Amino acid sequence: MTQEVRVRFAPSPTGHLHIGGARQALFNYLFARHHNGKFIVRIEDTDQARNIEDATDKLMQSLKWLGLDWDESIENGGPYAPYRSSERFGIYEKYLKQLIEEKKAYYCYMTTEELEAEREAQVARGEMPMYSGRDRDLTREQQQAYEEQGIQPVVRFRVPDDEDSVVIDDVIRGEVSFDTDGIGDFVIARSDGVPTYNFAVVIDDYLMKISHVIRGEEHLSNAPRQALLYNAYGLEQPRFAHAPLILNEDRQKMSKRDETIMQFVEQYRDSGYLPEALLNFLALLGWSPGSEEEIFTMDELIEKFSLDRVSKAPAVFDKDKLAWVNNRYMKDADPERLTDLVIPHLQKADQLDENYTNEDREWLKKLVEIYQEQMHYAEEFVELTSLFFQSTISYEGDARTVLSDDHVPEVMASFSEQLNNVETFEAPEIKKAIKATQKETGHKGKQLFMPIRAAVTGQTHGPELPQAIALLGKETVQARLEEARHLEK
RNA sequence: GGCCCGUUGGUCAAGGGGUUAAGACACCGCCCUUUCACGGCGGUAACGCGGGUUCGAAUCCCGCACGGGUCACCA
Repeated sequence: MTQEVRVRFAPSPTGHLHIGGARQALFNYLFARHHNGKFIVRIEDTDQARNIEDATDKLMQSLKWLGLDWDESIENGGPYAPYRSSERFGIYEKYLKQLIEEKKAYYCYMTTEELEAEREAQVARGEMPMYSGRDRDLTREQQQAYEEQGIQPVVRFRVPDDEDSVVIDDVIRGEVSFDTDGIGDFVIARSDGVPTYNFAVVIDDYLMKISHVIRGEEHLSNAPRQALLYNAYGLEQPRFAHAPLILNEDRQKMSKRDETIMQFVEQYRDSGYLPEALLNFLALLGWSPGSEEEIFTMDELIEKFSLDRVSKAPAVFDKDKLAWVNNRYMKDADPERLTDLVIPHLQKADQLDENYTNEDREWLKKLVEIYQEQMHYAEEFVELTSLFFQSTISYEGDARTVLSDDHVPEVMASFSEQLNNVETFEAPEIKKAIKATQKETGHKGKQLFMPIRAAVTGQTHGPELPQAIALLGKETVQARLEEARHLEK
Protein backbone atom coordinates (compact mmCIF):
# COMPACT_ATOMS: atom_id res chain seq x y z
CA MET A 1 0.00 0.00 0.00
CA THR A 2 1.84 3.02 -1.21
CA GLN A 3 -0.84 5.54 -0.39
CA GLU A 4 -1.01 6.86 3.16
CA VAL A 5 -3.72 5.20 5.18
CA ARG A 6 -6.30 7.73 6.23
CA VAL A 7 -9.53 6.54 7.80
CA ARG A 8 -12.33 8.30 9.53
CA PHE A 9 -15.10 7.79 12.00
CA ALA A 10 -17.94 10.00 10.80
CA PRO A 11 -20.91 9.92 13.15
CA SER A 12 -23.89 12.17 12.97
CA PRO A 13 -24.58 14.01 16.20
CA THR A 14 -27.97 12.50 16.91
CA GLY A 15 -27.26 11.07 20.32
CA HIS A 16 -24.79 9.32 22.54
CA LEU A 17 -22.03 7.10 21.23
CA HIS A 18 -23.64 3.80 20.45
CA ILE A 19 -21.95 0.44 21.03
CA GLY A 20 -21.98 -0.20 17.29
CA GLY A 21 -20.47 3.21 16.63
CA ALA A 22 -17.78 2.59 19.21
CA ARG A 23 -16.84 -0.70 17.55
CA GLN A 24 -16.73 1.07 14.22
CA ALA A 25 -14.53 3.80 15.62
CA LEU A 26 -12.30 1.15 17.14
CA PHE A 27 -11.86 -0.77 13.89
CA ASN A 28 -10.94 2.43 12.10
CA TYR A 29 -8.59 3.39 14.87
CA LEU A 30 -6.84 0.02 14.96
CA PHE A 31 -6.52 -0.03 11.20
CA ALA A 32 -5.03 3.45 11.13
CA ARG A 33 -2.56 2.78 13.91
CA HIS A 34 -1.59 -0.58 12.49
CA HIS A 35 -0.65 1.05 9.22
CA ASN A 36 0.89 4.13 10.77
CA GLY A 37 -1.87 6.11 9.17
CA LYS A 38 -4.22 8.81 10.33
CA PHE A 39 -7.43 8.46 12.27
CA ILE A 40 -9.89 11.26 11.68
CA VAL A 41 -13.10 12.09 13.50
CA ARG A 42 -15.49 14.02 11.33
CA ILE A 43 -18.97 15.14 12.23
CA GLU A 44 -21.56 14.41 9.59
CA ASP A 45 -24.32 16.83 10.53
CA THR A 46 -25.97 17.57 7.21
CA ASP A 47 -29.42 16.96 8.62
CA GLN A 48 -29.88 19.94 10.81
CA ALA A 49 -33.29 18.85 11.96
CA ARG A 50 -31.89 15.76 13.58
CA ASN A 51 -28.89 17.25 15.25
CA ILE A 52 -29.03 17.20 18.97
CA GLU A 53 -27.53 19.89 21.14
CA ASP A 54 -24.17 18.86 22.66
CA ALA A 55 -24.39 15.40 21.13
CA THR A 56 -21.10 16.14 19.44
CA ASP A 57 -19.41 16.90 22.75
CA LYS A 58 -20.74 13.73 24.27
CA LEU A 59 -19.59 11.72 21.29
CA MET A 60 -16.09 13.11 21.57
CA GLN A 61 -16.06 12.59 25.33
CA SER A 62 -17.05 8.97 24.96
CA LEU A 63 -14.33 8.39 22.39
CA LYS A 64 -11.81 9.95 24.71
CA TRP A 65 -13.01 7.90 27.64
CA LEU A 66 -12.51 4.79 25.56
CA GLY A 67 -8.97 5.90 24.95
CA LEU A 68 -9.28 6.46 21.23
CA ASP A 69 -7.29 9.46 20.19
CA TRP A 70 -7.45 11.07 16.80
CA ASP A 71 -5.15 12.93 14.49
CA GLU A 72 -7.64 15.30 12.97
CA SER A 73 -11.04 16.41 14.21
CA ILE A 74 -13.27 19.36 14.98
CA GLU A 75 -11.35 19.77 18.23
CA ASN A 76 -7.78 19.91 17.05
CA GLY A 77 -8.36 20.73 13.41
CA GLY A 78 -6.06 19.44 10.72
CA PRO A 79 -4.94 20.07 7.17
CA TYR A 80 -8.40 19.48 5.71
CA ALA A 81 -10.48 21.50 8.15
CA PRO A 82 -13.24 22.09 8.83
CA TYR A 83 -14.23 18.65 10.10
CA ARG A 84 -17.91 19.31 10.51
CA SER A 85 -20.05 19.14 7.42
CA SER A 86 -22.29 22.00 8.51
CA GLU A 87 -19.22 24.20 8.21
CA ARG A 88 -18.45 22.86 4.77
CA PHE A 89 -21.62 23.84 2.95
CA GLY A 90 -19.69 26.37 0.90
CA ILE A 91 -17.33 23.67 -0.27
CA TYR A 92 -20.10 21.41 -1.50
CA GLU A 93 -21.70 24.11 -3.64
CA LYS A 94 -19.02 24.07 -6.24
CA TYR A 95 -19.22 20.32 -6.67
CA LEU A 96 -22.96 20.42 -6.82
CA LYS A 97 -22.87 23.05 -9.53
CA GLN A 98 -20.42 21.04 -11.55
CA LEU A 99 -22.71 18.04 -11.61
CA ILE A 100 -25.70 20.14 -12.65
CA GLU A 101 -23.77 21.83 -15.41
CA GLU A 102 -22.62 18.51 -16.73
CA LYS A 103 -26.22 17.29 -16.59
CA LYS A 104 -25.21 14.56 -14.21
CA ALA A 105 -27.64 16.00 -11.73
CA TYR A 106 -30.86 17.93 -12.13
CA TYR A 107 -33.50 19.85 -10.27
CA CYS A 108 -36.56 17.94 -9.21
CA TYR A 109 -39.75 19.74 -8.31
CA MET A 110 -41.81 16.93 -7.00
CA THR A 111 -43.43 17.68 -3.69
CA THR A 112 -43.43 15.38 -0.73
CA GLU A 113 -47.10 14.65 -1.37
CA GLU A 114 -46.48 13.79 -5.00
CA LEU A 115 -43.63 11.51 -4.08
CA GLU A 116 -45.72 9.78 -1.52
CA ALA A 117 -48.54 9.25 -3.97
CA GLU A 118 -46.10 7.87 -6.49
CA ARG A 119 -44.67 5.52 -3.93
CA GLU A 120 -48.06 4.27 -2.85
CA ALA A 121 -49.06 3.62 -6.41
CA GLN A 122 -45.89 1.65 -7.00
CA VAL A 123 -46.38 -0.42 -3.91
CA ALA A 124 -49.98 -1.07 -4.90
CA ARG A 125 -48.77 -2.36 -8.22
CA GLY A 126 -46.30 -4.57 -6.43
CA GLU A 127 -43.36 -2.60 -7.70
CA MET A 128 -40.38 -1.45 -5.82
CA PRO A 129 -40.87 2.10 -4.60
CA MET A 130 -38.40 4.25 -6.45
CA TYR A 131 -38.31 7.75 -7.84
CA SER A 132 -39.75 7.63 -11.35
CA GLY A 133 -37.51 10.23 -12.89
CA ARG A 134 -40.36 12.55 -13.75
CA ASP A 135 -38.24 15.71 -13.75
CA ARG A 136 -35.17 14.24 -15.34
CA ASP A 137 -35.41 16.18 -18.55
CA LEU A 138 -37.33 19.30 -17.72
CA THR A 139 -36.86 22.25 -20.02
CA ARG A 140 -35.82 25.61 -18.66
CA GLU A 141 -39.41 26.80 -19.15
CA GLN A 142 -40.90 23.92 -17.23
CA GLN A 143 -38.51 24.55 -14.39
CA GLN A 144 -39.44 28.20 -14.33
CA ALA A 145 -43.10 27.30 -14.26
CA TYR A 146 -42.56 25.20 -11.16
CA GLU A 147 -40.52 27.89 -9.57
CA GLU A 148 -43.26 30.41 -10.14
CA GLN A 149 -45.49 28.11 -8.15
CA GLY A 150 -43.02 28.61 -5.34
CA ILE A 151 -41.64 25.10 -5.37
CA GLN A 152 -38.10 24.82 -4.08
CA PRO A 153 -36.44 21.99 -5.98
CA VAL A 154 -34.13 19.31 -4.67
CA VAL A 155 -31.13 18.22 -6.67
CA ARG A 156 -31.13 14.63 -7.81
CA PHE A 157 -28.26 12.62 -9.15
CA ARG A 158 -28.91 11.14 -12.58
CA VAL A 159 -28.13 7.45 -12.29
CA PRO A 160 -26.48 6.63 -15.62
CA ASP A 161 -28.53 4.55 -18.04
CA ASP A 162 -25.52 3.22 -19.83
CA GLU A 163 -24.16 1.33 -16.88
CA ASP A 164 -25.91 -1.90 -15.96
CA SER A 165 -24.31 -2.42 -12.64
CA VAL A 166 -21.98 -0.98 -10.06
CA VAL A 167 -19.44 -3.23 -8.48
CA ILE A 168 -18.04 -2.53 -5.06
CA ASP A 169 -14.78 -4.25 -4.33
CA ASP A 170 -15.26 -4.60 -0.62
CA VAL A 171 -12.21 -5.49 1.45
CA ILE A 172 -14.28 -7.64 3.77
CA ARG A 173 -16.91 -9.03 1.42
CA GLY A 174 -15.22 -9.22 -1.91
CA GLU A 175 -17.00 -8.01 -5.02
CA VAL A 176 -20.57 -6.95 -4.45
CA SER A 177 -22.60 -6.07 -7.48
CA PHE A 178 -25.67 -3.84 -7.67
CA ASP A 179 -28.04 -3.33 -10.58
CA THR A 180 -28.35 0.33 -11.48
CA ASP A 181 -31.99 -0.35 -12.32
CA GLY A 182 -32.58 -0.78 -8.64
CA ILE A 183 -31.19 2.61 -7.81
CA GLY A 184 -33.49 5.54 -8.37
CA ASP A 185 -32.14 9.03 -8.98
CA PHE A 186 -31.35 9.99 -5.44
CA VAL A 187 -31.41 13.35 -3.75
CA ILE A 188 -28.02 14.93 -3.27
CA ALA A 189 -29.18 18.35 -2.13
CA ARG A 190 -32.30 19.18 -0.20
CA SER A 191 -34.69 21.94 -1.20
CA ASP A 192 -32.91 24.30 1.17
CA GLY A 193 -29.70 23.63 -0.70
CA VAL A 194 -28.11 21.55 2.04
CA PRO A 195 -26.48 18.40 0.67
CA THR A 196 -27.52 14.97 1.87
CA TYR A 197 -25.23 12.51 3.57
CA ASN A 198 -24.59 10.43 0.47
CA PHE A 199 -23.28 13.43 -1.35
CA ALA A 200 -21.40 15.16 1.44
CA VAL A 201 -19.67 11.99 2.47
CA VAL A 202 -18.21 11.49 -0.97
CA ILE A 203 -16.92 15.03 -1.23
CA ASP A 204 -15.55 14.96 2.29
CA ASP A 205 -13.85 11.62 1.89
CA TYR A 206 -12.33 12.76 -1.37
CA LEU A 207 -11.10 16.10 -0.12
CA MET A 208 -9.78 14.58 3.07
CA LYS A 209 -7.95 11.94 1.09
CA ILE A 210 -9.63 9.08 2.91
CA SER A 211 -8.06 5.84 1.74
CA HIS A 212 -10.41 3.32 3.37
CA VAL A 213 -14.03 3.67 4.28
CA ILE A 214 -14.57 1.24 7.14
CA ARG A 215 -18.14 1.29 8.40
CA GLY A 216 -21.11 -0.87 9.33
CA GLU A 217 -22.99 -3.15 7.01
CA GLU A 218 -26.02 -0.90 7.12
CA HIS A 219 -24.07 1.31 4.73
CA LEU A 220 -23.43 -1.38 2.19
CA SER A 221 -26.47 -0.42 0.15
CA ASN A 222 -25.26 3.19 0.10
CA ALA A 223 -21.97 2.19 -1.38
CA PRO A 224 -23.16 1.93 -5.01
CA ARG A 225 -24.65 5.42 -4.84
CA GLN A 226 -21.40 6.78 -3.57
CA ALA A 227 -19.45 4.81 -6.14
CA LEU A 228 -21.60 6.35 -8.86
CA LEU A 229 -20.78 9.78 -7.50
CA TYR A 230 -17.06 9.06 -7.57
CA ASN A 231 -17.43 7.93 -11.15
CA ALA A 232 -19.33 11.05 -12.09
CA TYR A 233 -16.40 13.15 -10.94
CA GLY A 234 -13.89 10.79 -12.46
CA LEU A 235 -12.42 10.19 -9.02
CA GLU A 236 -10.77 7.13 -7.69
CA GLN A 237 -12.83 5.41 -5.02
CA PRO A 238 -11.52 4.70 -1.56
CA ARG A 239 -11.42 1.06 -0.55
CA PHE A 240 -14.71 0.12 1.07
CA ALA A 241 -14.88 -2.27 4.01
CA HIS A 242 -18.27 -3.09 5.46
CA ALA A 243 -18.05 -4.69 8.87
CA PRO A 244 -20.83 -6.86 10.27
CA LEU A 245 -23.42 -5.44 12.60
CA ILE A 246 -23.69 -6.04 16.31
CA LEU A 247 -26.99 -7.64 17.21
CA ASN A 248 -28.90 -7.78 20.47
CA GLU A 249 -29.87 -11.05 22.11
CA ASP A 250 -32.95 -11.24 19.90
CA ARG A 251 -30.66 -11.22 16.88
CA GLN A 252 -31.87 -7.80 15.81
CA LYS A 253 -29.78 -4.77 15.05
CA MET A 254 -29.42 -2.94 18.32
CA SER A 255 -32.03 -0.28 18.17
CA LYS A 256 -31.97 2.76 20.35
CA ARG A 257 -35.40 1.93 21.69
CA ASP A 258 -34.46 -1.53 22.80
CA GLU A 259 -34.33 -1.52 26.56
CA THR A 260 -33.27 -5.09 27.10
CA ILE A 261 -29.67 -4.13 26.62
CA MET A 262 -27.48 -1.13 27.30
CA GLN A 263 -26.83 0.59 23.99
CA PHE A 264 -24.48 3.40 24.77
CA VAL A 265 -20.88 3.67 25.78
CA GLU A 266 -21.87 6.17 28.44
CA GLN A 267 -24.06 3.61 30.13
CA TYR A 268 -21.18 1.19 30.42
CA ARG A 269 -19.00 3.92 31.80
CA ASP A 270 -21.70 4.80 34.31
CA SER A 271 -22.15 1.19 35.36
CA GLY A 272 -18.50 1.00 36.20
CA TYR A 273 -16.94 -0.85 33.32
CA LEU A 274 -13.33 -0.18 32.48
CA PRO A 275 -12.78 1.39 29.06
CA GLU A 276 -9.91 -0.90 28.15
CA ALA A 277 -12.11 -3.91 28.92
CA LEU A 278 -15.01 -2.63 26.81
CA LEU A 279 -12.63 -1.97 23.96
CA ASN A 280 -11.04 -5.39 24.28
CA PHE A 281 -14.47 -7.01 24.20
CA LEU A 282 -15.65 -4.91 21.26
CA ALA A 283 -12.54 -5.74 19.26
CA LEU A 284 -13.47 -9.40 19.51
CA LEU A 285 -16.97 -8.84 18.15
CA GLY A 286 -16.68 -9.40 14.45
CA TRP A 287 -12.93 -9.75 14.46
CA SER A 288 -10.66 -12.43 15.75
CA PRO A 289 -6.89 -12.52 15.95
CA GLY A 290 -6.82 -16.17 14.92
CA SER A 291 -5.02 -17.14 18.08
CA GLU A 292 -6.35 -18.35 21.39
CA GLU A 293 -5.68 -15.36 23.60
CA GLU A 294 -8.58 -13.10 24.41
CA ILE A 295 -7.09 -10.39 26.55
CA PHE A 296 -5.10 -7.78 24.70
CA THR A 297 -3.54 -4.45 25.42
CA MET A 298 -4.22 -1.70 22.94
CA ASP A 299 -0.74 -2.09 21.50
CA GLU A 300 -1.34 -5.76 20.92
CA LEU A 301 -4.65 -5.07 19.24
CA ILE A 302 -3.00 -2.53 16.99
CA GLU A 303 -0.29 -4.96 16.09
CA LYS A 304 -2.64 -7.83 15.35
CA PHE A 305 -5.58 -6.06 13.74
CA SER A 306 -6.27 -6.79 10.14
CA LEU A 307 -9.36 -6.30 7.97
CA ASP A 308 -9.08 -9.71 6.41
CA ARG A 309 -9.79 -11.29 9.75
CA VAL A 310 -13.02 -9.36 10.12
CA SER A 311 -16.01 -11.65 9.89
CA LYS A 312 -18.87 -11.22 7.43
CA ALA A 313 -21.58 -12.48 9.74
CA PRO A 314 -23.20 -10.31 12.36
CA ALA A 315 -22.34 -10.93 16.01
CA VAL A 316 -24.62 -11.05 19.02
CA PHE A 317 -23.60 -8.84 21.91
CA ASP A 318 -22.97 -11.15 24.87
CA LYS A 319 -23.07 -9.16 28.06
CA ASP A 320 -21.92 -12.12 30.12
CA LYS A 321 -18.73 -12.29 28.18
CA LEU A 322 -18.25 -8.56 28.55
CA ALA A 323 -18.65 -8.99 32.30
CA TRP A 324 -16.01 -11.69 32.25
CA VAL A 325 -13.59 -9.55 30.27
CA ASN A 326 -14.20 -6.64 32.60
CA ASN A 327 -13.58 -8.84 35.63
CA ARG A 328 -10.29 -9.92 34.11
CA TYR A 329 -9.24 -6.29 33.96
CA MET A 330 -10.59 -5.51 37.41
CA LYS A 331 -8.53 -8.25 38.98
CA ASP A 332 -5.40 -6.55 37.74
CA ALA A 333 -6.56 -3.02 38.38
CA ASP A 334 -5.16 -0.74 41.07
CA PRO A 335 -7.46 -0.89 44.13
CA GLU A 336 -7.29 2.89 44.39
CA ARG A 337 -8.73 3.18 40.92
CA LEU A 338 -11.49 0.72 41.70
CA THR A 339 -12.25 2.51 44.91
CA ASP A 340 -12.77 5.70 42.96
CA LEU A 341 -14.99 3.82 40.57
CA VAL A 342 -17.12 2.32 43.28
CA ILE A 343 -17.64 5.43 45.39
CA PRO A 344 -20.29 7.16 43.26
CA HIS A 345 -22.36 4.00 43.20
CA LEU A 346 -22.23 3.60 46.95
CA GLN A 347 -23.18 7.23 47.38
CA LYS A 348 -26.07 6.86 45.02
CA ALA A 349 -27.28 3.90 47.05
CA ASP A 350 -26.86 5.89 50.27
CA GLN A 351 -24.25 3.48 51.52
CA LEU A 352 -21.58 6.12 51.68
CA ASP A 353 -21.78 9.70 52.81
CA GLU A 354 -21.12 12.50 50.35
CA ASN A 355 -18.47 13.76 52.74
CA TYR A 356 -16.73 10.56 53.60
CA THR A 357 -13.57 10.66 55.69
CA ASN A 358 -10.13 9.36 54.89
CA GLU A 359 -10.79 6.54 57.30
CA ASP A 360 -13.93 5.63 55.39
CA ARG A 361 -11.93 5.51 52.25
CA GLU A 362 -9.22 3.31 53.72
CA TRP A 363 -11.83 0.91 54.99
CA LEU A 364 -13.56 0.98 51.62
CA LYS A 365 -10.36 0.22 49.80
CA LYS A 366 -9.95 -2.90 51.88
CA LEU A 367 -13.49 -3.88 51.06
CA VAL A 368 -12.73 -3.39 47.37
CA GLU A 369 -9.69 -5.60 47.72
CA ILE A 370 -11.60 -8.53 49.13
CA TYR A 371 -14.15 -8.31 46.32
CA GLN A 372 -11.75 -7.56 43.51
CA GLU A 373 -11.51 -11.20 42.42
CA GLN A 374 -15.20 -11.61 41.91
CA MET A 375 -16.69 -8.28 40.93
CA HIS A 376 -17.64 -7.81 37.30
CA TYR A 377 -18.32 -4.09 37.23
CA ALA A 378 -18.42 -1.31 39.77
CA GLU A 379 -22.17 -0.98 40.08
CA GLU A 380 -22.38 -4.61 41.09
CA PHE A 381 -20.28 -3.78 44.13
CA VAL A 382 -23.23 -2.10 45.82
CA GLU A 383 -25.30 -5.25 45.91
CA LEU A 384 -22.33 -7.50 46.54
CA THR A 385 -21.38 -5.56 49.64
CA SER A 386 -24.76 -4.42 50.95
CA LEU A 387 -24.35 -6.71 53.94
CA PHE A 388 -21.56 -4.43 55.10
CA PHE A 389 -23.83 -1.44 55.16
CA GLN A 390 -26.96 -2.83 56.74
CA SER A 391 -27.38 -2.82 60.47
CA THR A 392 -29.53 -5.92 60.37
CA ILE A 393 -29.73 -8.72 57.90
CA SER A 394 -32.40 -11.28 57.37
CA TYR A 395 -31.53 -14.92 57.21
CA GLU A 396 -33.15 -16.60 54.26
CA GLY A 397 -32.68 -19.37 51.78
CA ASP A 398 -29.41 -21.27 51.94
CA ALA A 399 -28.14 -19.21 54.85
CA ARG A 400 -31.22 -20.04 56.85
CA THR A 401 -30.80 -23.71 56.04
CA VAL A 402 -27.21 -23.67 57.17
CA LEU A 403 -28.13 -21.97 60.41
CA SER A 404 -30.80 -24.46 61.28
CA ASP A 405 -28.27 -27.19 61.97
CA ASP A 406 -28.19 -28.46 65.54
CA HIS A 407 -24.57 -27.60 66.21
CA VAL A 408 -24.95 -23.97 65.19
CA PRO A 409 -25.70 -22.39 68.59
CA GLU A 410 -22.68 -24.09 70.05
CA VAL A 411 -20.42 -22.76 67.29
CA MET A 412 -21.89 -19.27 67.59
CA ALA A 413 -21.36 -19.19 71.32
CA SER A 414 -17.84 -20.44 71.14
CA PHE A 415 -16.78 -18.20 68.30
CA SER A 416 -18.35 -15.21 69.96
CA GLU A 417 -16.35 -15.87 73.07
CA GLN A 418 -13.16 -16.42 71.14
CA LEU A 419 -13.65 -13.09 69.43
CA ASN A 420 -13.84 -11.35 72.77
CA ASN A 421 -10.34 -12.56 73.49
CA VAL A 422 -8.96 -11.15 70.29
CA GLU A 423 -6.41 -8.39 70.79
CA THR A 424 -6.77 -6.54 67.53
CA PHE A 425 -9.84 -7.11 65.44
CA GLU A 426 -7.95 -7.98 62.29
CA ALA A 427 -7.91 -10.86 59.88
CA PRO A 428 -4.96 -12.87 61.26
CA GLU A 429 -6.32 -12.69 64.80
CA ILE A 430 -9.79 -13.58 63.62
CA LYS A 431 -8.40 -16.54 61.81
CA LYS A 432 -6.91 -17.70 65.08
CA ALA A 433 -10.25 -17.27 66.77
CA ILE A 434 -11.85 -19.52 64.18
CA LYS A 435 -9.14 -22.08 64.80
CA ALA A 436 -9.77 -21.88 68.52
CA THR A 437 -13.45 -22.42 67.93
CA GLN A 438 -12.63 -25.50 65.98
CA LYS A 439 -10.63 -26.90 68.84
CA GLU A 440 -13.26 -26.08 71.38
CA THR A 441 -16.26 -27.42 69.48
CA GLY A 442 -14.66 -30.10 67.38
CA HIS A 443 -16.39 -28.79 64.26
CA LYS A 444 -14.26 -27.99 61.26
CA GLY A 445 -14.39 -27.24 57.54
CA LYS A 446 -17.82 -26.56 56.16
CA GLN A 447 -19.39 -27.38 59.52
CA LEU A 448 -17.41 -24.57 61.04
CA PHE A 449 -17.10 -21.95 58.35
CA MET A 450 -20.52 -22.07 56.79
CA PRO A 451 -22.46 -21.31 59.96
CA ILE A 452 -20.16 -18.42 60.75
CA ARG A 453 -20.34 -17.15 57.20
CA ALA A 454 -24.10 -17.43 57.11
CA ALA A 455 -24.51 -15.80 60.49
CA VAL A 456 -22.20 -12.94 59.79
CA THR A 457 -22.97 -12.22 56.14
CA GLY A 458 -26.40 -13.74 55.67
CA GLN A 459 -25.01 -15.48 52.59
CA THR A 460 -23.37 -18.76 51.73
CA HIS A 461 -21.15 -17.11 49.15
CA GLY A 462 -18.85 -14.19 49.63
CA PRO A 463 -15.32 -13.03 50.15
CA GLU A 464 -12.61 -14.45 52.36
CA LEU A 465 -14.17 -14.83 55.81
CA PRO A 466 -11.57 -13.50 58.27
CA GLN A 467 -11.11 -10.35 56.20
CA ALA A 468 -14.83 -9.85 55.87
CA ILE A 469 -15.29 -10.22 59.62
CA ALA A 470 -12.52 -7.74 60.26
CA LEU A 471 -14.11 -5.17 58.01
CA LEU A 472 -17.53 -5.73 59.47
CA GLY A 473 -16.26 -4.77 62.90
CA LYS A 474 -16.59 -6.38 66.27
CA GLU A 475 -19.95 -4.99 67.29
CA THR A 476 -21.77 -5.93 64.14
CA VAL A 477 -20.28 -9.38 64.12
CA GLN A 478 -21.17 -10.05 67.74
CA ALA A 479 -24.69 -8.83 67.20
CA ARG A 480 -25.15 -11.08 64.21
CA LEU A 481 -23.70 -14.10 65.97
CA GLU A 482 -26.10 -13.47 68.77
CA GLU A 483 -29.04 -13.24 66.48
CA ALA A 484 -28.10 -16.35 64.53
CA ARG A 485 -27.69 -18.27 67.73
CA HIS A 486 -31.27 -17.73 68.74
CA LEU A 487 -32.91 -18.20 65.38
CA GLU A 488 -36.06 -20.24 65.39
CA LYS A 489 -35.78 -23.43 63.49
C1' G B 1 -41.90 -7.43 -1.62
C1' G B 2 -37.09 -5.87 -4.68
C1' C B 3 -31.92 -5.54 -3.97
C1' C B 4 -27.65 -6.81 -0.93
C1' C B 5 -25.14 -9.60 2.90
C1' G B 6 -24.85 -13.74 5.86
C1' U B 7 -25.58 -19.12 8.13
C1' U B 8 -19.79 -23.98 12.61
C1' G B 9 -22.41 -25.64 20.00
C1' G B 10 -27.01 -21.07 23.81
C1' U B 11 -23.18 -16.83 22.61
C1' C B 12 -18.19 -15.16 20.51
C1' A B 13 -15.31 -17.94 17.29
C1' A B 14 -10.78 -21.16 14.74
C1' G B 15 -10.72 -24.07 10.70
C1' G B 16 -11.26 -22.53 3.47
C1' G B 17 -11.20 -30.42 0.10
C1' G B 18 -8.95 -35.78 4.03
C1' U B 19 -8.99 -32.89 11.62
C1' U B 20 -11.01 -37.39 17.23
C1' A B 21 -14.26 -30.08 14.04
C1' A B 22 -9.78 -25.79 18.21
C1' G B 23 -10.37 -22.19 22.02
C1' A B 24 -13.29 -18.60 25.04
C1' C B 25 -18.04 -17.09 27.71
C1' A B 26 -22.21 -19.41 30.00
C1' C B 27 -23.76 -24.15 32.20
C1' C B 28 -22.63 -28.89 34.92
C1' G B 29 -19.11 -32.08 37.66
C1' C B 30 -14.46 -32.92 40.22
C1' C B 31 -9.96 -30.97 42.62
C1' C B 32 -7.58 -27.02 45.44
C1' U B 33 -9.00 -23.74 49.58
C1' U B 34 -10.67 -25.87 57.26
C1' U B 35 -15.42 -21.67 54.31
C1' C B 36 -16.21 -18.55 50.06
C1' A B 37 -14.02 -16.64 45.86
C1' C B 38 -9.99 -17.17 42.46
C1' G B 39 -7.61 -21.03 40.04
C1' G B 40 -6.90 -26.07 37.91
C1' C B 41 -8.97 -30.40 35.54
C1' G B 42 -12.98 -32.59 33.01
C1' G B 43 -18.00 -32.78 30.77
C1' U B 44 -22.68 -31.55 27.91
C1' A B 45 -23.15 -29.09 23.24
C1' A B 46 -22.15 -27.25 16.45
C1' C B 47 -20.92 -27.46 10.46
C1' G B 48 -29.41 -24.98 8.42
C1' C B 49 -31.63 -28.38 4.39
C1' G B 50 -31.48 -30.62 -0.54
C1' G B 51 -28.87 -31.48 -4.83
C1' G B 52 -24.36 -31.61 -7.47
C1' U B 53 -18.48 -31.60 -8.30
C1' U B 54 -14.86 -35.08 -6.09
C1' C B 55 -11.93 -41.20 -4.39
C1' G B 56 -13.31 -37.77 -0.38
C1' A B 57 -16.97 -31.96 1.22
C1' A B 58 -18.04 -28.05 7.31
C1' U B 59 -14.76 -26.40 3.39
C1' C B 60 -16.15 -25.60 -3.97
C1' C B 61 -20.99 -24.87 -7.16
C1' C B 62 -26.45 -24.50 -7.54
C1' G B 63 -31.18 -24.29 -5.36
C1' C B 64 -34.20 -23.85 -0.95
C1' A B 65 -34.94 -22.38 4.00
C1' C B 66 -33.82 -19.17 7.78
C1' G B 67 -31.59 -14.66 9.79
C1' G B 68 -30.03 -9.76 9.00
C1' G B 69 -29.37 -5.08 6.37
C1' U B 70 -31.51 -1.55 3.10
C1' C B 71 -35.10 0.55 0.11
C1' A B 72 -36.05 9.06 3.07
C1' C B 73 -35.22 16.08 1.21
C1' C B 74 -31.65 9.94 8.11
C1' A B 75 -26.97 8.81 8.72
